[in-house]
Amino acid sequence: MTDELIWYTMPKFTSPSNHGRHRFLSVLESAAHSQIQAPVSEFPKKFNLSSLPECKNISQLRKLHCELIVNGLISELSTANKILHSYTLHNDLESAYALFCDVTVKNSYFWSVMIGGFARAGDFFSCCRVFRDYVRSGDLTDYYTLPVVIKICRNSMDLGMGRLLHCFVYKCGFCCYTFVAAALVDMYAKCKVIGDAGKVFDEMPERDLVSWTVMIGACTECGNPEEGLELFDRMREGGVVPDKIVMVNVVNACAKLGSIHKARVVDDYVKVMGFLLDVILGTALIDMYAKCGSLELAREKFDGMRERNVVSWSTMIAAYGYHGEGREALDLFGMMLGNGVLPNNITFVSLLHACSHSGLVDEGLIEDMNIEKDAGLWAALIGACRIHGDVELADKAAMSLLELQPQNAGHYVLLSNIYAKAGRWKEVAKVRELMTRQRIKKIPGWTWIEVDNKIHKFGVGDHTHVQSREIYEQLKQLREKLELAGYVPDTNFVLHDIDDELKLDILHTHSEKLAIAFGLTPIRITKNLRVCGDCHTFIKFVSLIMKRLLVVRDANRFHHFKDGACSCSDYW
DNA sequence: ATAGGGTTAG
Repeated sequence: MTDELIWYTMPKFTSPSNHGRHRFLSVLESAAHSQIQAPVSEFPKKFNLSSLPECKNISQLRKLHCELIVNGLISELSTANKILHSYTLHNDLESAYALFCDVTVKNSYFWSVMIGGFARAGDFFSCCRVFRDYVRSGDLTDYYTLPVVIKICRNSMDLGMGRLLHCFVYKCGFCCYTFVAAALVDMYAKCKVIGDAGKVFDEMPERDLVSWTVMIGACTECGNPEEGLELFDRMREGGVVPDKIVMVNVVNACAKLGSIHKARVVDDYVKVMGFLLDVILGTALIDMYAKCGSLELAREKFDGMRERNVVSWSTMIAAYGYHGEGREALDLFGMMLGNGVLPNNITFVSLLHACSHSGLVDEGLIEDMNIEKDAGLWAALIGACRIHGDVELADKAAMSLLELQPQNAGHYVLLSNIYAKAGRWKEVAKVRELMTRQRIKKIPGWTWIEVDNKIHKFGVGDHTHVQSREIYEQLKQLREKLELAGYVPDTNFVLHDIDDELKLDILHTHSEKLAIAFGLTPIRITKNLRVCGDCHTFIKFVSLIMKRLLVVRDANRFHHFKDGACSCSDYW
């Protein structure tokens, strides 16, 4: 294990340079000569060590540090511990590390503080290196540092290092600790390895609020928000009381799921439980309502928020954008600037999207924008090009985008769609070739439909639904009608390199079409008594106005409603 | 004394 860590972390270490260390020591020395007036004999009683972490400035700390050195007390651990901790809290890692190196006999707290300091500063490699030294030193007896190092693997999405740590943790028997296991679950989830996240979670001997929270987040993160919501119910059944952080995760699950019914339930729950609606929870709720299709409720939440930040504004602007309300998005953007809130990259991407989705191209903006042109921005621009059929600009933007993110299948699909729309079949073929050559995997497509508060999920060519036969029959009839009305299937949207017959098969059973066919299958209800005369009339009108088939089973018989008439011919 | 979970786009 130690050797593996060395191999892994060795080439990329970042640590205070020798030069920096020298400079640091000379600063200390000059401080020692000029600033310390206290007689040596009075040291260390004069220092109020307990107040050290609140030390206002670094120079004060350095002075203390210096006195330790001058008085030969650097190995006095309880003092060194406190100074080290203060250094890390003040984000002075260079001084911290210099002190750390000077202390030859370290205890586990000392190691933890140093590792935690590098972690908080986001210095992945230094953190790993010190951890490696910790493992080698044989001082590692408790598990306090493990969640920290696992967490930085999560933050840098370093699955390889994460697995290595999991292996280490497993061998040392630290897996059963809630803190360690929760960090592992979260790491696997952020790296999109839901199987392993679930495995670690299932094997936990005890689960607290945080473990549940990360697992719920993991489900959403990995595309299974429904399971996340089920976990939330299980958590409460187990007597764990939710807090607002777990609620943010639940709200996110609803947003991903797109179920307005579930959205309302969760919103009510948040109200009933009296959770304080802070910026993050409030913003999550805006996002949830917008993604569940209700701009009105999203705006209501937005208006009701006590405090808003860039993210809240961007969320609402984006919502207007993807609901096609470009004008509203622009107005809100103006209001945001008026409120003195500075936009970020994401705000601009959302705004660009909003404009391109509502034909407000003149107002959307890119060369003049004084912001970093990242992948999100290029992707938004290409999206705009698709809508306006600007192949030349799309070409240019695609070059930049594919350079930044060559593995993102969505970009290729988008580009191919633009070429297809412009009738440039050669370019379509080229994109397809590029995808094959670079082994780009398309993300599997799914469509969800909510009927009577229940969510049904479809994949391409899906036969798993209980009403599958009926759905395919419905789809066939529907297609026939559409083709009579002028619909012509366009196989250019199938990017697989296969013959046209197969392309048609795939195209015809895309998950969107299956979900819609399911949504159009007859409405079936069952009544325990005879259907009432007024309801009978009511349903006849529904079948006429809504052009739907309705099947009613009452105590006596079946009624099939179609085009305003019932199969019972009003005899029942 | 030191440890794990939260918001926006693509």
